Amino acid sequence: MGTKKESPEKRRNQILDAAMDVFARRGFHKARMDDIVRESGLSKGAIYWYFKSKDAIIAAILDRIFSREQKALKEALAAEGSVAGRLEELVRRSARHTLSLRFSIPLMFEFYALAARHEQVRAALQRYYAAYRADLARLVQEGVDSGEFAPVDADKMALAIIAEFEGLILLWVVDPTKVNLEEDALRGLRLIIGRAQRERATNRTCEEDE
Amino acid sequence: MGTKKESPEKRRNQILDAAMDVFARRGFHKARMDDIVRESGLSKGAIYWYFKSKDAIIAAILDRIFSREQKALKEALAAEGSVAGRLEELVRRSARHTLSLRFSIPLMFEFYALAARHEQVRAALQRYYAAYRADLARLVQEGVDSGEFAPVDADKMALAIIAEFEGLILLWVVDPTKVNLEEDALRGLRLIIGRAQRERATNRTCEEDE
Amino acid sequence: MGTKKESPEKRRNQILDAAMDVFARRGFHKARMDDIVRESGLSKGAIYWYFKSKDAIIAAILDRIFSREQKALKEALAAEGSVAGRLEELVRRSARHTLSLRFSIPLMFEFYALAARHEQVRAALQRYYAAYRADLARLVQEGVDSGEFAPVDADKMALAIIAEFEGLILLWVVDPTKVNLEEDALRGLRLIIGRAQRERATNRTCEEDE
Amino acid sequence: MGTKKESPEKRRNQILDAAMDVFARRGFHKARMDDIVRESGLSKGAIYWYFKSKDAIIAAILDRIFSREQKALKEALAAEGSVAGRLEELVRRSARHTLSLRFSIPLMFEFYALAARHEQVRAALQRYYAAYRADLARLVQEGVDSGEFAPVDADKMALAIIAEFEGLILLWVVDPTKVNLEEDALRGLRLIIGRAQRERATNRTCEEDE
DNA sequence: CATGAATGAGCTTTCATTCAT
DNA sequence: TATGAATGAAAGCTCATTCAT
Repeated sequence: MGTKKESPEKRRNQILDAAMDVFARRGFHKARMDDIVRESGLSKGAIYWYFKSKDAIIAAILDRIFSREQKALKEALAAEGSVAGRLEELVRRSARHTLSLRFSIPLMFEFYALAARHEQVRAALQRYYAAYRADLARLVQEGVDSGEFAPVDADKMALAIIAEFEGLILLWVVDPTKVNLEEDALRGLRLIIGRAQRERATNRTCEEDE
Repeated sequence: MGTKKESPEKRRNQILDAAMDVFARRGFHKARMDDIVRESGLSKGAIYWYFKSKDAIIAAILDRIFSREQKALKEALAAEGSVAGRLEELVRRSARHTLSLRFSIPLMFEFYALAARHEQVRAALQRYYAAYRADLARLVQEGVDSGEFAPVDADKMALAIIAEFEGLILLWVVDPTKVNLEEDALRGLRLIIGRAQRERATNRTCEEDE
Repeated sequence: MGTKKESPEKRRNQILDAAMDVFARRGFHKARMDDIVRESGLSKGAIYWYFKSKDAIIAAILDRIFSREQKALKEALAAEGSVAGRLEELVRRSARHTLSLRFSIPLMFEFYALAARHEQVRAALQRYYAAYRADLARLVQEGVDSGEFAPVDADKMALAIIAEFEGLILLWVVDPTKVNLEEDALRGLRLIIGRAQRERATNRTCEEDE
Repeated sequence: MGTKKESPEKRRNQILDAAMDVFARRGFHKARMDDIVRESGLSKGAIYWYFKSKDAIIAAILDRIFSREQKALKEALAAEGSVAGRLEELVRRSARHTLSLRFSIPLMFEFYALAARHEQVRAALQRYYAAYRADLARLVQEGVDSGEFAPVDADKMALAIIAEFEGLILLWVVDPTKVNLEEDALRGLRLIIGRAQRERATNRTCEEDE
């Protein structure tokens, strides 16, 4: 009705776009397949042609969110400059990225809740955070090796950095007026890595401005 | 069916205990009232005598979790000793408390997800975190005033501490094998307040003013 | 709670008064026993002490309505004067009585609907209308015997008179703005008995005033 | 279950037929959707595909009854002959029509009872009777204009005729053994219009003006 | 007599999924 | 490929009735 003969990939994306919208608006459970049907402009049968169930759509969205997230992470880590600088850049980008996704963030919390009961979701989240933590640890280790950082446990430092950021997102979701995601995340990062930074970095560390 | 005429308070708790169990096991939406009926050992009618809807039960659980949490917080803050010591004690207690609640933590994430769409849940979470942050900020300020801490922005420091802890809980929920809640939370706290503590790093403190 | 130790009869009436109110407001089926409990100011148990079920209350109300109705009928028929005059008086009284019951009239229609499926209700209605018709037929026959009326079939005439009145009540329930119960009922009566009235009655028959 | 893909109109009728049966047998409130499901031979979902609620089905039945009734009325009024003859024909047809609907008549009383509390039902009934009365009044007026009737108030005469007929239906529903619908309705009609008819009683006509 | 907490069968409605076309 | 009518298992909630106190 309206749309005809599109590439399968386009159709899948059309459906996932609609689904993210609907899920963000109503939550996984309250969202009805009919909502997705309406929002997508396709038919019930078409949806079921491309995804075998509602759960399959949820899984596909999880994949989509994480692959986008990971791409952003890789880009930030691949940049030039000091380790501290690259961490700050990562935090800045992530904060902005999160802000731009504003409406699908609640979905993430649905996933965390789901993780407790849903093997596949849990596995996907575990893979994602393990990779994230490993990437960050590698970067911190680089700083230690180069002498930019004191000899800290890179993995533990990475964990602290990720936790701080994720925790801020949580608090921001609860009350966006009380958290300035980019600014507070940057400050959190500096608090965490501050003591590990060697003297020679003092001149570039203690400002709060962009 | 077994139980008759109990004190209203006992009955409410009987129901909420059952509900928390069921919700933790199946999630808010997949949990059926019949599950709660079965788990509580009461009848359908009895449940609805004490709570006018499933939502009302959810709200009551939110209250219950938070009032317990807040009680724990107040206790920890009221202790003796240095501010840093009290913060560490708070983190230790909270970590253990969280571990003991292991099975109801996923509920919290249901609440965060719910917050986006549910006015009352959002308001309750906002009140809780605002109080938590204010309490912590007061403690930090105490440290600043006593000279134990450098003159940092107590509110921002409180935010960073809470975010770190909540973030660790999130990562622990996703993969309990990768996070040692008590140990990692303690390390996170020390990283965050480390630079502000006077006895070690007085000469290089960065101000945290607006 | 409030009321204590009353005579059984008073209690029963207290309950029936409350029940008629509630039934008129919500209909038999939508009316809940709890509504009657609240309206009566008694307790659940008290209601069930005096009436063994909701149906028993309905039956009692049916009885009550009909015995009141029958009393009114007897009174009107026992009056003095010409038959036509007594019929007019009956119609006048009945119209006013109906108007005064305004809010319980819909109940009557619940009863008519119920009659089709409910043996006891049907029997009660049949008894009532049979008696009504017989009483009226006796009166008409009196008119025939006295020569006030031409020799009509008194029973058929009674049927026509009752039908006209009941039909007007129906139309008045549907739209009270379109029917003036007293006036239209009087006119209906006169139309029906008009042709049967003998010459000597012409001087008192054709006016429309009270 | 059995039937697949039928025209929407057929399906709606299939459902309404089943619903009328069930409602007549059990009354609006005692009738369960499952009864309609069973009676219709369709599935629960199919019923709700065509009607969004039980109330919607009730409303549709009201419409159906009235549109059939109105059609019958128009036909009778459109016939040839004297006004009295056409009125008699109308009564005869209506009586037979009512008899043929024997089992759905109780439904009508449910509607009258419902009218008191249900705005839409009330409005539908009001429209129906207003139209009925207007049509009948037009016919009577025709008789007055042609000189067949004395100059009576056509609207009042119409009201009396309708009331007589509806009242007889009521009494017939209560006790079918005591009312011969066709015969008694015809007699009722003649009683009411008798005095107004010119050929017999021209010399003693009473005016019916306001 | 009176109370009101407790019972549980039963109700309407929803919605993921299927499948004839 | 695509459609949307049709399916039917739940689900949340109601409420007449009971009965220990």
